[in-house]
Amino acid sequence: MSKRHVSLKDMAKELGVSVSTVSRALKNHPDISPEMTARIQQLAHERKYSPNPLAMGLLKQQTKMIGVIVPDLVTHFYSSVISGIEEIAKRHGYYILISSSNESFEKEVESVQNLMNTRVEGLIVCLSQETGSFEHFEPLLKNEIPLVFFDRVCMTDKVSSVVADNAEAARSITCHFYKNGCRRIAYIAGPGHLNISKERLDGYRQGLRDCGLNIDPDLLENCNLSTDEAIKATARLLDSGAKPDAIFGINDTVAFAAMKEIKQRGLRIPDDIALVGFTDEFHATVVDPPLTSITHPTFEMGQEVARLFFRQVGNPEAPPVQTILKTRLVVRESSVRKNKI
Amino acid sequence: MSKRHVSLKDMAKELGVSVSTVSRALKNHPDISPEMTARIQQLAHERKYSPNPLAMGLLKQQTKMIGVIVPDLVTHFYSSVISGIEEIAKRHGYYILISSSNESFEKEVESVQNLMNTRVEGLIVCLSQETGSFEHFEPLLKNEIPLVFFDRVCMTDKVSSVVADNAEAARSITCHFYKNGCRRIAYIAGPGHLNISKERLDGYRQGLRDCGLNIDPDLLENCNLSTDEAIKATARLLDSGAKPDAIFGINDTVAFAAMKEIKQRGLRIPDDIALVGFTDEFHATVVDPPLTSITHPTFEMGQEVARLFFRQVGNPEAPPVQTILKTRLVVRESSVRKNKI
DNA sequence: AAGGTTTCCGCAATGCTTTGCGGTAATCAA
DNA sequence: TTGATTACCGCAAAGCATTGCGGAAACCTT
Repeated sequence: MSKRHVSLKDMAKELGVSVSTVSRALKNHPDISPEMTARIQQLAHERKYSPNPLAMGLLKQQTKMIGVIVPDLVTHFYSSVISGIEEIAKRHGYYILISSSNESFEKEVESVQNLMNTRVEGLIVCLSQETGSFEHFEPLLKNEIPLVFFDRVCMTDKVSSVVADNAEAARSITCHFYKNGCRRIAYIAGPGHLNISKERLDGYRQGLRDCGLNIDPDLLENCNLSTDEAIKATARLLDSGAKPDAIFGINDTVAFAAMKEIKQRGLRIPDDIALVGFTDEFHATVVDPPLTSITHPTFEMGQEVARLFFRQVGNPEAPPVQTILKTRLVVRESSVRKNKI
Repeated sequence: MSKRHVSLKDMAKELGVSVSTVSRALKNHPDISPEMTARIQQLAHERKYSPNPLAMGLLKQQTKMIGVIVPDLVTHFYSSVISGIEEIAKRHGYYILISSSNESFEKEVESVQNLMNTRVEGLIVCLSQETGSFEHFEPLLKNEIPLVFFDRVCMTDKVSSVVADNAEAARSITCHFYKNGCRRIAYIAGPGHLNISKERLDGYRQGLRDCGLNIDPDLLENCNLSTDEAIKATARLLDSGAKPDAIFGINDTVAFAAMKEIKQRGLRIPDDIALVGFTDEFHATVVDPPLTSITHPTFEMGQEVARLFFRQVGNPEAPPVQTILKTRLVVRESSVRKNKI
């Protein structure tokens, strides 16, 4: 195993000077003669010297690494957010260590621990679907280690976060349904302890009130966010006597699942059941019919959460803030009826 | 900024013993008395001691980090492969540092350099679309730094890699078209220097020969792999006098784009133009009509490339190998004609 | 009681970089 | 010629963990 990188020591020996001289020359320290500086820089360039980050990390007590925990990697939403984080991180000379919780609370806790042991400087987290308690973040708070959340958040009084305007978006969806003649608007929600689920539920209800519709518990279904569960939830909704004429899925995965089940039963979209999703996955445009959905500025969400992270790095005592990102309802065919009532 | 982690020194001071004693006690070294060992382990447990990876890295000259370079993060194919890599890496106690080239050669070169400077132990790479020269990998080869490629590969005589059975898959697609009555089978290829493009082209031609069709250059189009370019390529194909009755897109992105353009012109799929893609993105099932495509075992590809990586870590002199992963043609509506000729 | 064994534990170097402080040589002024 | 600057450069410590080797104390043996 040959030596992969030159060290200051290597170059010092080669030039017959001390390590400190080499170090100083590389930063143009005035104590070093111009000739010596030139020689050293020349050699460093030839040898492609680059300081060992391990040594620097040890010395400066900073690793220039951010831990990122997401429920999964393959969902477009998360990978897109990660892209945004990466972009800002790179700009700051930071790298990110990604860990996926696979929507499991246990794995999330484990990831927090592992990443901290790896000496990342802080964490950017999107909670797993199962996460209902938050003690695993306490050590970070106590030690003022930078921590920020996005999308699925918690402890917003203590931790900065970035979220979408979930309530307003959900409200606008409900009203959109109403304008298209729907009167029995159902909502397939996610796990109750998730802020996104609660906020969208609130918005859904507010929308019903705004439109003068009353809130019918029969039109509310729950599921975890898997396709299978979402199909079952849709089936329950269609089998019950609730007779929905519109379904709002908490996210596009749920909406796609609902679409499958609705088609399965020979019902037409949007004429029998209008359908709207949330998050605007790319394939919303290619399904049949194209899915009306809420567009999330995912990349920007990543950028923003990274910015909040670095704000925290710069000032660990900074009070927590919450950025709420505006979303947009993108109307496609799945929710637009030709014959409005 | 409070101290985030206990060091051996901290604990040594607290117990009034030397650092080496603490270190040894933690590994149950026989030189340390059982009582002392117990006390030290107890304290370490309370304080949640975990060795500083920076120090270990310096000492052992290994960082337990793998650099991963992909064309982008948001495509399902790549994030899925990354999931597979992550799984195996975690099992080995390694972390991965992800860098996306954004399909840019320049960024790829930069990523290689940056990651190496970060002292990752090696690289797992999928070439960018633009990458046609490979000098940026030479230093790795020279220093026997572990390097493996997946999907878009190069220098297969020197570097281990994992690829799909591109030629065979493309051949089977062509034959599938033929069996469904298509006789004017077009192929929209990608950049010519990419192995996947070449191999699939070879397979396509072989398929034509196998079916007794002749090779018509008018039925071959090129594009970079963007949606826009793919739409233009499709348009050229349809505008030219080539009169294709089937289109094979080099990947699903291209196939989706083609679908858009075909529908745009009021042509029917599959009856006017049959369509097949490659890679089986999730949304192949939700488009209209559902897209026949080649299923890539993406997660397995990630696992396998990681395995090859660790093989290289264990034995830097190991001769290069190439794993060819079997794919499967998943037939859906976009290619099945009711009235076969 | 003196020499020999065990049993336990600490020193110091290694891996790499930075930086305060001390030191040497050369140059200049008186 | 001597004392004083200046200009350059090296020592060593700190950040953390590991480990070969040397050392001290306690026990036993004769």
